Amino acid sequence: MARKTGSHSEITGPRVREAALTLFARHGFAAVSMRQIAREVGVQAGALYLYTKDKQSLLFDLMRTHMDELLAAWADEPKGQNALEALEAFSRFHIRFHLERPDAVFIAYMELRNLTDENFAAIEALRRQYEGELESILRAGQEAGELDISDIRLSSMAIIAMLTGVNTWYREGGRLSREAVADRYWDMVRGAVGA
Amino acid sequence: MARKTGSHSEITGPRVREAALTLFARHGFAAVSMRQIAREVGVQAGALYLYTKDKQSLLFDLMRTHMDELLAAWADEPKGQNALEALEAFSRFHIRFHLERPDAVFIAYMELRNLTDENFAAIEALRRQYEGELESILRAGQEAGELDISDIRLSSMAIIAMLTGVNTWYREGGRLSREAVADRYWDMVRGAVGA
DNA sequence: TTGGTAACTGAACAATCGTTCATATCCAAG
DNA sequence: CTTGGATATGAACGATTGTTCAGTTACCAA
Repeated sequence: MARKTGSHSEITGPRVREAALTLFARHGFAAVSMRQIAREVGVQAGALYLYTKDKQSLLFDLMRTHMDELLAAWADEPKGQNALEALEAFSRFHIRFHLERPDAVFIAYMELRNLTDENFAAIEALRRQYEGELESILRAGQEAGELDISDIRLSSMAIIAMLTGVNTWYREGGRLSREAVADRYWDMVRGAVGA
Repeated sequence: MARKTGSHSEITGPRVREAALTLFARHGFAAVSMRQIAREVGVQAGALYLYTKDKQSLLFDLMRTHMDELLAAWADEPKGQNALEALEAFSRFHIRFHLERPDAVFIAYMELRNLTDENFAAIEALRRQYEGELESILRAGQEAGELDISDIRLSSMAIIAMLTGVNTWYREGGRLSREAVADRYWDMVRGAVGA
């Protein structure tokens, strides 16, 4: 047996990435076999290689796509009139974007060590670029006297860690809505930068 | 051939755990084989089973030991005279303790999904206990009017995520000493709780 | 109706996995 | 000097791993 009905290439490709995303997030890259992914898609393991060069490329594609989308989405986001408004925009954007794709976020943070050196460098560069966006806001706010920050790099890392941490405990349908969570985190971020 | 010289049990046991700790942190639990651990220790794979029931128990032991040490160390820590001082003590303690054992921290956060359900529940309970320590401080501070917090659980998670984040970027011999880092993070924590 | 090709199967490859076990060696105690 | 337990080897187990590939099918265009 082979192809059952119709042209499947444009359907199977995305389904492979979806299955890999879910399974990698749930069990970890190293613990998931190509056969498990294939079973999830409803296909034999060999067919996966029509859509990815190898397992490593599958992981890298997921991570690079995630980072590209992150940077593109932030670029499209309205930044407000000053540094404080930009920081609020960043905080709310970060929480919203990350809560919308918990699996991709999980993978992007947990599977860095399973990338080859070359692929790791590429993802790391994108991450630094995103961190740079926040650093720019903090620097502008400091120069304008809007914020009180003793170390920009350090504050940037602290804020990102705090905001990303939402993903570890937030559950849909829980006690607080996403907006309520974002409100409270923005309060804390503002306090942390002395504004 | 078997044992070369002397009694090794009290030496090999810890060495197995050390090797597992390092390798699990570097490559991930699922990506490390028992043979790799054995090679690091300088022993054949079969000998590992004199010191651990199986691979899963090895992981669980590392994580439970880490959590036990964390809780014991915090219990021994001076807490100050009021909630604000206790929060400062907690912040500085958390950074110090975590920076001293980056491998164990990494494993405790990354390998939860590789635990059996039973083992996961045990580790999770210890983690909740630690989070409860911080929540108690925040609640006391709120009741005493020392702190301005809108949601204790949420603030607790935010603070812990922020503090633990230090481990992702701090490098020994870098721009800032541990004390300088702790000073700045304490400033941010204090701002985040409105004090 | 035919031919070509995209999509897929199913078997096969060598390598590696966690774990067990019979065997060997060493040390301390009787 | 003998014995027994602790410590380790090294081979073996079946299962599974990522990946390749020759063959098979289903569809579309001519």
